[in-house]
Formats: sequence, C-alpha cells, structure tokens
Amino acid sequence: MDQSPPDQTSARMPEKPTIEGLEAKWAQVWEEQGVYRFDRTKTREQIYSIDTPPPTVSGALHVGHVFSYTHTDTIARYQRMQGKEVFYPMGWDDNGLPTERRVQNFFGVRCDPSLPYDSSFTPPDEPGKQQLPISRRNFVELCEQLTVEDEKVFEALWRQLGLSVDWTMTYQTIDDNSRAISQRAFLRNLARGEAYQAEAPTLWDVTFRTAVAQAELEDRERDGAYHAVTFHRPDGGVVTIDTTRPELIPACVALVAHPDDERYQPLFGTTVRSPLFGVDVPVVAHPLADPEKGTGAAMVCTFGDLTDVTWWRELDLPTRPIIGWDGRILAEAPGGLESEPARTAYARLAGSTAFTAKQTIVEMLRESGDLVGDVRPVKHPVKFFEKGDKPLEIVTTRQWYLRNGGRDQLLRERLLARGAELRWHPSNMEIRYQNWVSGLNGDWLISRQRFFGVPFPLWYELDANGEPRYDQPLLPEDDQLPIDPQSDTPAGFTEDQRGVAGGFAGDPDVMDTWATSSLSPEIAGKWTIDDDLFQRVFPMDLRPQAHEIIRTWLFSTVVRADAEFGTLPWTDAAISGWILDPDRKKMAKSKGNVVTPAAMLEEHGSDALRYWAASGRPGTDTAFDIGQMKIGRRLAIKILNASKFVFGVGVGPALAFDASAVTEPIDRALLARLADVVEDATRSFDDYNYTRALESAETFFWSFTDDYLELVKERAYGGRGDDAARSARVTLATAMSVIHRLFAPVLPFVTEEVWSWWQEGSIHRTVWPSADDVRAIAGDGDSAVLDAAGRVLSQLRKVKSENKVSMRTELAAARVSGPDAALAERAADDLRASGRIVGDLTFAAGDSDEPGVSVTLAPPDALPAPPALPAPPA
RNA sequence: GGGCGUAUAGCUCAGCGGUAGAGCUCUGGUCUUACAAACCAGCGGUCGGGGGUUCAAGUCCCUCUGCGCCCACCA
Repeated sequence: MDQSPPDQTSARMPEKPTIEGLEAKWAQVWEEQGVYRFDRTKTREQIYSIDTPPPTVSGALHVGHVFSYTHTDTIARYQRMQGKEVFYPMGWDDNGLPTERRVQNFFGVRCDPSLPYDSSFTPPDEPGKQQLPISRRNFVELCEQLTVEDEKVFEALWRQLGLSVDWTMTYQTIDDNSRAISQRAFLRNLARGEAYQAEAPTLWDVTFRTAVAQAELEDRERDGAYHAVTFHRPDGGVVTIDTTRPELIPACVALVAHPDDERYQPLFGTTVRSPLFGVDVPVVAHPLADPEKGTGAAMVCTFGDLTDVTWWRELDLPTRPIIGWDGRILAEAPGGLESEPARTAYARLAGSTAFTAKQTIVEMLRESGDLVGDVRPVKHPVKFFEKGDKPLEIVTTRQWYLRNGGRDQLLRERLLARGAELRWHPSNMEIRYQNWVSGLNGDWLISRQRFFGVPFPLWYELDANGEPRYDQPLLPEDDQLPIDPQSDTPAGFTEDQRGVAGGFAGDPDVMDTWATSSLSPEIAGKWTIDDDLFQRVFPMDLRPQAHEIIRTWLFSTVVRADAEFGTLPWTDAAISGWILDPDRKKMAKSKGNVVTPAAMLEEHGSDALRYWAASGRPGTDTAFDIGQMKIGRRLAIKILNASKFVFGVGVGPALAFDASAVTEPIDRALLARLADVVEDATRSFDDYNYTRALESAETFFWSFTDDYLELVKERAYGGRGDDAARSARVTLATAMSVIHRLFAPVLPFVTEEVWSWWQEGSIHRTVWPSADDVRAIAGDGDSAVLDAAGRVLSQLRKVKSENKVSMRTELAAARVSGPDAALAERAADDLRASGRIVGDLTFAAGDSDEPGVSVTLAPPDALPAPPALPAPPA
C-alpha cells in the first residue's frame, strides 16, 4: 500500500459536504487572516493595480453589478495567484445628482444655498409634504450621513459575493481626500491653462437648472411639427421657412440658406421682417443650411439648437435671448423688439413655458395669417440630459471648461494616440474611443450649478458695484485643500466681507461628477496624500468598466492623466458587457417583486452567481440566466463530491507531482491533457478571457469525473497492486491540486473549502498551476489514449443502457474494433474493471474504419462469480 | 445617416479553413462502494438569405435582411 505518511485529509473532510454556509465561513476567515490585505512594501513591478469602478451607492443594486465586478475579481484572483501583490481598493461614488435626489426624497429637504448653516439641525423623522429648505452645508451633511448607510449595504453584498477587495482601503468620491485631490488637480489644470472660464451658449437642463456636458447628452425621438411661417420682404413678397420651434420667432436674428441655393441667392444681403414682431433680420448664406430640408431657408434663433450656435458664431450674428434658466420665456423682451406691436406680441408669451408659448404663438400666427397651411407632425431627435426629462435649452452662461481636444487639433491627436496605446479587451472597443474623440465639438464643460459635489476652490473679488472680477480669481493655498468657498474665506478677507461690494464671493458651482471620477486612479492611489503609495501603484494595470461610459469615464480619466503626468492612467482596459433581461417585465408582472442580487446570492449561492457572470464573455452583452446559475451550483457541488471521493481513496498532499510514480498510460494521458488545459487557461486569463479559462477547466473536469475517475476507481483502491494504485493516486492528487487552483478565481468559496481539507493556507494565496510542472510528470503521456478509452467506456455503457440493465451488470466478453482499439488497449485493465467485463476483452486494431464495440451479454447464471471488490482504505 | 457587434440544435452559447459541438430542455434507462436537486444513454441543426475565393467555407471576401448597442447639426 501507499507508503506516504498518513495525513489528516479525511479527518478534515465533512461526512456530507455541502456548499451551504461556505460564504459566511470563508468570508470571515479571509477577513480575520487578511488574505486580501495589500502589502504596500512591494514595488511597482511586483504589484498589479486595479482602478475599480466606484459604484453609485444611491443607485439600486442590480445583477449587472454582480456581473461586471465578478469579472474583475476573477482577474484579481488570477493575478494574485500568479504572484502579483494585487492593489484592489473599492470606491463609492456618492457624488452628484443621484445622491442629491435621494437625500431630497429620503429626508424631505431641499438645498437653499442662501440659508446660513444651522449646526443644531436635525432632519424630520418623516419627510413632510413640503420640502424643508436647508443650507448647503446642512444638505451636504445629510448626503454624507445617508451614503454611509448605502455603502454598508454595498460592502456586505460584495463580501458575500467574494470580491477579493482589501476592505481597509475604501474611498468615497466625496470624502476629504477626493475633494482635495479634485481641487488640487483642477488648480493645477488652471495654472497650466488647461482649465478656463468662458461665457458662452451652454446646453442647459431647465429642470435641474444646470449646464450639462456633451458626454451627458442623449437624443430621444420626440413628436414635433413643422410650421410653415412667412417672413416679409420689403417689396411685399414673402419668404416661407419651416420651423419646429415657432415660439422662437422673437429670438430670430437671421434667415439662412445655402450659398448655392438659387432660390435665395437674390435675397442674400437683404433683410426680411419677422411676423408678429416686425423685426428686420438679414438673409445670410451658410453651407450648413440644407436645401433639401423644409423650404431650404431656416430661421436662426438664440438658440434653438447647436446649429444656431454655429451660425451665430460663424456669421457674427447678434443674440436675442428669450429663454431663461427655468425654461420660461423671459419677462423682458430682447433687444430689437422695441416697437409697440412687438412689445404687445411678446407680452402674450412672457413667463410661459416653451411648450405653452408654442401654442400661443401658433394661435397668433393664425390670426395674422402668417402660418401657411396646416402644421405637419414629424418625429425628430431632440437633445436631452441623460438624467433629465425635458428637452435641453441653450442658454448663455459663464462656465468652467477643461481642454479635452474638442477645440485643439494637437491635443486631440495626442489623446487619440493615447487610446491607441491602451490595450483594449476586447480590442474592438477601441473604435468607440476613437469615434468619440474624433467627434468632440468643444471642450469639456466641468461646472454644474448644483450643491452636492466638489466645489470650485476659488473666490472672486467684488468690485465697487458688487460685480465679481472673474479675470483674477482668488486661489487657496495648496495645504488648505479641500475648501468650500461658500464657508471658507480667502486670505486677506474676513467673513463679513462676503457678498458685499469691495469684498468677495465664492464660486457658486460644483464640479461635474466626471471631473472627480476621472481622477479615480489618483484618488485610489492617494496622489499628493501618500506619494509613497502612489508611486507603487501608478500608472495602474487595469481599468475595468462598461462600454457605455468609454466616452465619459474612460476618456476623461485619460485626459486628466495625460495633462498631469503625460502618461496613460493604466495599461489595460477590460470592457464588460451589459445584462440583457428579456424576462424582466414578465418577472415583475407575475411575481410582483424585483429579484435583488442579495436574494439571488441567497438562493443560488455566490459561486453559482459568479459562474453565471464568468460565462459572459468580455465585452459581450449577456442574458440574465437562472439556468447558468444552476449549472454553476451543480459544478460547485460536484467539486465537493469529487474531491471527497478522491481523498477517500487515500490521496493526500504528499503524493502530488511525484514524477517517478506515474507509470500507467492512461494516467499519463490524463496529465498530458491537464497540462494542455492549464496552458489554455493561463493564456486565456493573461488575455483577460476568464470565460474561456473557465470553460477549459470545466470541460476537463467533467470528463475527469465521468470517465477518468470511473476508469481508475478500482485500481486506485488497490485492486491491481500497489504500484498501479500509486500511479493512479499520484495522478489523482496532482489533478486535484491543479483543478482546485484552476477554479479558484471563479469559484473562490468551494475551492477554498476543498483546499482546506488537504492543504495548509488559503488557496487564494497559493501559486497558479504551471503547465510545465504537470507536463513534467506526464512523461510520454498521449491524451488520445484518454479520449479513446473514454469512447470505449461510453460504448460499454450504451450497451447496458440500451438493454436497460444496471451499469454494474457484468459483461461476458467485449471486442473493441476500429481506430480506437490500439489506443484503448493501453487502458485495457482499467476498461475491464470499469466496464465489469468478466470474460475476454479483445482489441482488433485496424480491421475496420468504423469505431465499434461489440459485447457479449451473458445470462446472469452463466457467469462466474464476480471478483470481490477491494475494500476502500480505512 | 455613420460606426461597432451579432445571427450555429426548442433555449443559452462554443467553434472561425479540413468529416457539425457543449450545457439546458425533451425522451428512455440506472439506487453504479463521491454525488438521485445524482448518474448513463438517446432524439434534435441544409450553421439568417444570396453571390464569390478555395481541392475544401459556420469558418475568408462581397452583398442583402433581422436584432442589439454607440455616435450624428432638433430648421
């Protein structure tokens, strides 16, 4: 029998293994032993750093989170097993509008920046019907209070899912460090001229009353209508234009047509008079005017759309603004509408929303006879803020911008080159970056007229009239950061000078949430806060993220790192797909309740959910599939049972990788196959393809249990002597050791459990298996032997299955023919044992091209007594 | 309108130049000294349509169609 010292494996193995409770058990051990704790004494080359996406904590948890975060975790675990010290922090995105809205609803308050801070303020127990106005600082305090609670829920979920995050290294996008780093980065952008202020037409959300950036836009199909409206020529003729926004007639500053459009060429340089308001406007030529659209002539307004802005800028037209920050028609008529009829007409519109104004003006046009024919309904794309529900207006405001190549060809080309330098997984995602950067039409607007966010860290002197002097902002000292210019005072001033002539005023705006998120590598790595740490982790290795925010998060992060460090922020970007849930409607309707990730984890188990997530290939949108979770659960249970069985035949850790003992061809064949699997899984993980790595391991494992284990079972028990048994046991021990580790990145709980039965220490801190090590003990192993023996075994089973007899039914004789015969013969004794062939087993190689196994079934009483089964080792 | 992706068994998907694959479902069987929420076996596809390249095409090229996503100046 086996001479290796007895081990404790069987003692540590439960009688009836189960996957229930493994999450709680191992999550606790990992935490207590600090298995995933980052060792910051390691140097940059020894470290693998991950720029984790900080989830929006006030958003709902959904299975999409589980999906993409699992992908990253499999990579983190793989790299850790490859010997890298993994820097894997977790951030919480608690900055921005979602948090603001949640706080408003949760506490029943709203921010009124004009109110003073009330240090004794406590929110009402129940949100009242009227939102309670509170100061900005009080509001921000409530935001912080609520996000802490949200973050606890997220962390608990992530721990249960088994993310190998170092939970001592969390950050928030609104915490002091993040604010200081955001403000510092901005001030450095400002000093280098990358950030600047400008008063310009801005896309404006009338609900949130804030400017929005190009990256936050989306087009939505909306019902509109063409209105044919007449403008009057001095000679009494008319020019008809088509417009979907007749309410902007008072804002009209010109009519425009294409320079080659013969219909309008005679009019260029003349003026026409607008209907209702009688304002004379020039007729001008511009190539952007499309002769095919409408009548070929268009009204240029302040501002109906971005084309209007282009025309205004390039044709040097005046402005005639009529829409205010609240989306309503301004009380005061713009310049040029001084005539009595114009004032009267304008008065009918003043104060109404754009929607109402449109109805009013259509009536007025009908009365005056300037509306030609009927309005023609049309569906057309309209620009919206992605979080808003009213169309955007364009309003001229003073805003902060950051150069991103949108107005600078050299910078744009440099950023395009950065995109090409980055390694994309999958590679085709790079085209989205290139498309976006190539299509930028302006710099990045980073200021928002909101409350909960990182404030712009500066103040303005007020002149004798109380007007801010924007050209010379007052800047804080670097060591003061973070500051809030609404409550902190600039050097040389006292608080009582705030807002008074000759005093100062803080910049009222906060930064776009992406202006902070774009610094996530700097924030996670504690740039300027802990430079020793930062130089160990930056530039990072991996940015995992979803494809729809390539234009925002990925691009803006590249912009910031390029500006500050002249480098990419990471070498690799792994882009995960989305969860498609065709059944979501059905589920909600029939069940009446939403299935949360927590419930899924509870029902199917963490490893099962991770298995489902890992089955979604990188960058590929994947169906939400309970079936995959069940398969994952079954796999986890199979790993438990197979491990228990293998250890039950006397396999212990000392046997693994004993090259001298593996003598049987089938054992060598298995190890040769396993070496190929390790090689494939390793290559796949190196290429960020966790799906292929898992598939490879899984395919091997099922054939291992279905065929190999069946074939060698009896021999491993000692049925054919000690040497043959030892060959099987060494092979089993080696295979177990490798299989456990191959599955560890995807199934961390069940692999840790089985590993603990026979090995010391966490599997997640052990070394990834080496194909060379396995191949070294496989010797001359030929995996074709395994395949051939498997097929023959399958044929033997088929005979029994077709004859509807038990698999333990004995066969009087069997004859293997065809191409498999010669190979399978090398596993003859194992085939005889697993097929329970008591008589002759013959192999007729080369007598037929048809694979075949012919079998003689004998009546039970004609058979000799079967040999007694060997007893399992005690 | 432009770009990217995708179309293989009832379902979810692998395969990407050399005799059609896996899992699930379905059908039949088996308590086989790890596993009956298990195991064994079987049924099931002219690889979206049409051209082309090649000795050979789910696999490469062209084209059409469907679906998904991203982008695009709202007259």
